Amino acid sequence: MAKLDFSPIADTTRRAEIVALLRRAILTGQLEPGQKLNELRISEQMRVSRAPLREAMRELVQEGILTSIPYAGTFVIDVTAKDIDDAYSLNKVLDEFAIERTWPLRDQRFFDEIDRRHAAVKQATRELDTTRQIETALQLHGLIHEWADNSVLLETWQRLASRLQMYFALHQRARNEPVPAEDAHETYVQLLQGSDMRAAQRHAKEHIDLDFEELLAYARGLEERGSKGAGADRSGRPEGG
Amino acid sequence: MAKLDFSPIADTTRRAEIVALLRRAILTGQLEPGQKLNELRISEQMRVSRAPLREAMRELVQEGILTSIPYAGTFVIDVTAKDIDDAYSLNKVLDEFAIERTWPLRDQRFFDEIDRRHAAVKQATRELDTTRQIETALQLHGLIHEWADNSVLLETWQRLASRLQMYFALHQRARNEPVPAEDAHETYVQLLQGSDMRAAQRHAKEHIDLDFEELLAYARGLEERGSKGAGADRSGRPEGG
DNA sequence: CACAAGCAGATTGTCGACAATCTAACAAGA
DNA sequence: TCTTGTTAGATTGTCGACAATCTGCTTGTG
Repeated sequence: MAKLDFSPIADTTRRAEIVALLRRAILTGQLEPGQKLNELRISEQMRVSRAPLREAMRELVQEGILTSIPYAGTFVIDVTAKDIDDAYSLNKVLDEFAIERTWPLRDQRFFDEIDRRHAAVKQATRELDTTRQIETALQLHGLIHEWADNSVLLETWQRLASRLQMYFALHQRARNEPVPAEDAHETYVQLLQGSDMRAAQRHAKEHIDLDFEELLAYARGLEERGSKGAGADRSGRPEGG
Repeated sequence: MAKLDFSPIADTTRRAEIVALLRRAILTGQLEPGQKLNELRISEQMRVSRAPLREAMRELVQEGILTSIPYAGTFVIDVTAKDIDDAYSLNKVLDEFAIERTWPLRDQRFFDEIDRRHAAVKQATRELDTTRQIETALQLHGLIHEWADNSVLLETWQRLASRLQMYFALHQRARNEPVPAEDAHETYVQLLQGSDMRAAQRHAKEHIDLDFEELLAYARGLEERGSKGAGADRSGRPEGG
């Protein structure tokens, strides 16, 4: 009998679709940091009741991209330079661990998959689809976490990747400039397919540091501008759109 | 003007209380792995409607200790030996990172706090309160993650700690035997207060490996037993008024 | 006996309405 | 002017009921 890998049935609940819609809106920057999510308005726009919408929002709160204050509202998380710094420094540690665990598990399927994802990044870059470029780049980087055969690591990475996607998207929206060169990940891919694990780990750190510097610059700009109202002070209430 | 640090007002929503109740029930093992959570029954027992209960369950799903299948139900996560292995290997990495970041930030308040938490563990041990012992031990270990000044790391640790607490609780319930010696964490505490960071990191790994071996043995037993009737324990509870 | 179709009960998903709470504007008094 | 009390409006939190879906049993047929 042929071995067929059926993909899971699509989630057929409104809640799941709402989660996907909201997440996309947040991660692409359509919903800005600090912005309040009005339940009534969103539920009317989506033509659903508030119940599944609220459940979806609870999920995204736990996912770390929304924050909720009882009787006040649910808001898109604020992005500070420190948040970005924290996320990146942890990401380095996770990358190093993921490479170490993935290394002995690499096989032909791994090499094929990394090429496939790399190609996806390059295509998105050629098409100047910045949103998709960020998405595919993160999927490329996520491969080592998927391959490491550690469910907790994968889960952790996915949470982190959400934030990184948001940070990059905000960065891109802020400075509406062309994206990095097409071969930005060339060395990374080659090292992952090579035989020097330490070199791959080292490059992962350095490679990340590059984009990181740009992001930090953006974040610092954010904080200077935001110094009038919102900020580290959690009591600050962001005004709705 | 005197500088008073008011603690945040307690969450006064039913949802928050339900989350706390359910989490406690799961982490102490009162709700067993694989068990199904019947919304109607629980909502009646808690005297709340299903809406806040469902929202609470959504949070716990994202927190990783419940799992949901649309139109089928929400279940306490299953615990496999691999899950425990995964959690622990990642925990080692996080510990090493946390110690590195915490190290230069240690001050008198840190030393006081570590003593305080250590004392709490010892007291729980003396009182033979195993549940509280697990809780306090995890809080002791959590200090380096709280002190590392990295919100993403802390968040990650807290998710991990939830699972660890659940694993330990299950382990304790399975073998109803006395808890480890009172001075189990003595060396750990001393090293964190000392001056050799590498030694502290090394010990964190080894110290963890100890409990880990016991947990793995427990988990392997679980899987052998679970092979015949894994999953929902349909214990028909006597419907008391 | 094996097996597919269909029905009944239970459970989850969703809806619309009501209650609790917060915010902002305004008036009264020192 | 500043503070305090009050009120109206808007928004979030919660409830009870209905719709959609799943599960297990029964029934009929070969």
